[in-house]
Amino acid sequence: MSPRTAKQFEEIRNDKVKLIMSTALQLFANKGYDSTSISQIAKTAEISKGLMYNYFTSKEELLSKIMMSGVNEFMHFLIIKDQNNIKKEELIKFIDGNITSLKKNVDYYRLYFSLAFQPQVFQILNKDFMLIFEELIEMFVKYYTQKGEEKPYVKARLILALFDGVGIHYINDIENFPLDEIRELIIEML
Amino acid sequence: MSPRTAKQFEEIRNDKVKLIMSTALQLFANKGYDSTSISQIAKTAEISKGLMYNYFTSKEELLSKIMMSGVNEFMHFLIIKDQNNIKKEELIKFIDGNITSLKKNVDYYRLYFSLAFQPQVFQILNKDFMLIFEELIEMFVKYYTQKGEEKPYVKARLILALFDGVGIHYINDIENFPLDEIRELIIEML
Amino acid sequence: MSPRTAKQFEEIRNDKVKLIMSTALQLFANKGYDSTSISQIAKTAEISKGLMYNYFTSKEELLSKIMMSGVNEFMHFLIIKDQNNIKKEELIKFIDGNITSLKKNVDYYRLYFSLAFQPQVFQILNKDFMLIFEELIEMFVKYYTQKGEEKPYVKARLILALFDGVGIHYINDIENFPLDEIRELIIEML
Amino acid sequence: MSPRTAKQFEEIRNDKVKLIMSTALQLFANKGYDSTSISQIAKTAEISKGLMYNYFTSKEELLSKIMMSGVNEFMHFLIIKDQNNIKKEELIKFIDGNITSLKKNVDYYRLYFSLAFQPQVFQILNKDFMLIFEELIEMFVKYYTQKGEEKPYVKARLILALFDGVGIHYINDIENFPLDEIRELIIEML
DNA sequence: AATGAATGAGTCTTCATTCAT
DNA sequence: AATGAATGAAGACTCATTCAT
Repeated sequence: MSPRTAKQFEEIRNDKVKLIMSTALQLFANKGYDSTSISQIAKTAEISKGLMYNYFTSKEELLSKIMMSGVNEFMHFLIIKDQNNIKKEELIKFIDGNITSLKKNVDYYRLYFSLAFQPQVFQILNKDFMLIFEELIEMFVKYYTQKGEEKPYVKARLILALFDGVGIHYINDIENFPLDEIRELIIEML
Repeated sequence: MSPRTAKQFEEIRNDKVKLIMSTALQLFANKGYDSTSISQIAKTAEISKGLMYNYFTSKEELLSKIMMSGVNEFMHFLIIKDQNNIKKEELIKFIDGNITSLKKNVDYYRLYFSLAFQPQVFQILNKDFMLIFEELIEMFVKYYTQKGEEKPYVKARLILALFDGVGIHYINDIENFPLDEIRELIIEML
Repeated sequence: MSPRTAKQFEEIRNDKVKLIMSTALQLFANKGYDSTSISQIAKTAEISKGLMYNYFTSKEELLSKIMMSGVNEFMHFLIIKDQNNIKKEELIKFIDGNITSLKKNVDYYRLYFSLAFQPQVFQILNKDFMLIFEELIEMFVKYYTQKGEEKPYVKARLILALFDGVGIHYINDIENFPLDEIRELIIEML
Repeated sequence: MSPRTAKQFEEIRNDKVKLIMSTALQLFANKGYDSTSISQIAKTAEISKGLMYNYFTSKEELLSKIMMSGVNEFMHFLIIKDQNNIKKEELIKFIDGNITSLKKNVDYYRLYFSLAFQPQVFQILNKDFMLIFEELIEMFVKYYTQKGEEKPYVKARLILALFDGVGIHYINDIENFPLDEIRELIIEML
């Protein structure tokens, strides 16, 4: 048995990390962060408890890494060519990107929303999400200003509140929530 | 030296129940349900751990009683004289009532939103809140139908999602969130 | 309302004491001593917890008083006119008395047997029951000696063991256990 | 530095399970099931409280496993070649086996007898012991029938009651109880 | 004599984390 | 890299007992 190469080790590491994270995400999302034990994650992922601590220093770090791995997705779809001339199409792309992402990553969003209201836990992630949120507000304020809206800040906060509301209602009632038709209404509101 | 009267006992009990419930609400809302221990509640309320169990059979029941005590407030402001002719003013009253309630009972709403995404915990309350939610959808569908909207169900779900989104954003950023001005925009959307 | 006479008070005391003891006996016997709480006894007897402590200084004392109230019954039926000439009829009377008592006081015997094997608890009562037991052995040894049995001590221990065995089996299977027919066999063994 | 093999782990587990069970048996038997706390067991066995729960899901399961581990011993000594011709020697072997077992496993029997009268607790084990008991009755009925006894069922119930009575008296007075001589008397009764 | 609110020590149990191998 | 036995702090809950009225 020849010794594994550094690359092979790297791959194993990556595979295990991914396995642990996806397993944990699924459990955290559906049973709650507090109600999911490390034992359960290990059992579900078919690894030992100890191994988890090889890759993550704590349960909190595991959560944090999971959330961070998706945090950039939010902004990924926001491509503004000219900040001084934000196009409606650009926003539509952003919205559509997020809707697609929402549909594909239900567990992730479920976890996100569940954490957003557990102050004790959310502080772990707070800062990064805060920054994104502020960036988004700023952008929408600009957009509505450029469009000549009377109260661009109010409009911006409304639309962002709506995004979260829609996300939450979709997550909680995937089968019935008319996400695509609501997309139309949102776009009309831009 | 005569024993206390039944009335005196009841008064004591009522006071303690209120004390425990308000203390627990505040802690649950701000630290999370799971992260708040009975010990903490007792210490904060300056009573013994055991006493809580004189009034509530479990931590779950305490939570349930707290949530139920406010559940009716939601519908309290919804007074529709004629279901076949829902007036915009009636809906405005409903919205205003809820906004006032939101401002006054921040902790309650914070707890409510935090629970709505902890599947394990929310099942305790689910049914009652589900019913209210369905009633609200139905009412808004009727309203938009009467108004001649093209897609009343979609509109109804949009507006209810918006309500939650607004509630959440207000709760999480009370100082900056322009609640009153957003009220105006919502009313325009009716 | 004229003040109650000393006698009336005495009666109340007696009534309450009896009520508490009989309630506790029934619960102890059927749910176990450890598994029966003072609260339960008070609720079942429809008195307050505090009142119990007016009459009994502790749960242990309550148990002790209950057991002691019946301890003499055992010996009650043992009337030996002449210790130097113990008659078979006298023993039969003793056995019959105890069988009658067993049938009438199932709960008491059930409790007795349940305690006899909880060392921690039984020590409370041990001494009194020990004395009775030793007296019984002595008496049967005498009897069998007078009858000319070869090993009177062994025979005595056998018969007393049998008594307990029969009591236990009867208690645990009242409907099927052929107590009266077994009485015949026991008498034959004397 | 390689991880322990599965076999090594199993050995460790087996040792610990035995240690916990024997420690618990000794404490349950001598202090009573209810009066023995998990803490005490852990302290006596010199392990941590938590470890017990690695091997047993609850205190009840621990008890159950302890009792079940001995339940078969009872029947182990009962070897009947021909059910239609039960030999006295076969029964003597059974009795002697149980006497030996009784002498060797005093704690086990003490626990057994203590549980048999704690209704709340005994239900955990009831069924298995019930079956054995019924089997024994049946067998003795057959035996006495074959012997031409007039009332085989009564005789069977008497002898089984006697067994328990003897067990109990021996357990409670090991030093003085003339077990071996009583064995002779029992055999005469067959 | 009587009430039941109040206490707090103690119970079983869970679980993140450590560590020897 | 990998295992899972072991720990112990902390949690929810129970209950005998006390005490002001």
